[in-house]
Amino acid sequence: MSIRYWLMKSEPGCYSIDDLKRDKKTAWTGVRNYQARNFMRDDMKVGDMVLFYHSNSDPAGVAGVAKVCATAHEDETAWDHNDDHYDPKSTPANPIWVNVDIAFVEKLPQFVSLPEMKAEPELRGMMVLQKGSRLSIQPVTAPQFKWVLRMGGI
DNA sequence: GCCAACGTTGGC
DNA sequence: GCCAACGTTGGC
Repeated sequence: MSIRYWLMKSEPGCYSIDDLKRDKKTAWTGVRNYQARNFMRDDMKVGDMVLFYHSNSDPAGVAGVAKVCATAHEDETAWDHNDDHYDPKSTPANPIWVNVDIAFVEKLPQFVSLPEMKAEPELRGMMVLQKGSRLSIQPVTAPQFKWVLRMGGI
């Protein structure tokens, strides 16, 4: 099975590409959406490549590249009462939420903004460009991934 | 800060 | 199982 490509959203005020660069890698905890969880649990494999997307920022867009460095495992923040993403439905005996780990690869020489991506005919159909696209983890095709990297100066 | 789009919850 | 109400996301 060849590697897959993904887009993962993060609010830079919460966790940015610079934070990932500093940390080298991070556990992608806190996802509380079943569709996004299922992508992590069922489809994401070590070596898969990730567009690191800054959402809710000015401008929003792709800031860097990461790769999956650990497959899905139990998201322990779900049963931490003090965590923002605490979910009483999930327990160690009956875990609901999982997370992958991702590692820093590089920061794009040029940030690729959402308006720039919308203007690219090659990227038409990309999930993040669709109206109302709120999913925080999205599949990306290989050509879309490569095109965004090219736009970002790689 | 506004608001449209979406997901989830809960009454029936 | 329907659907209204609500909370959240995220672009603008």
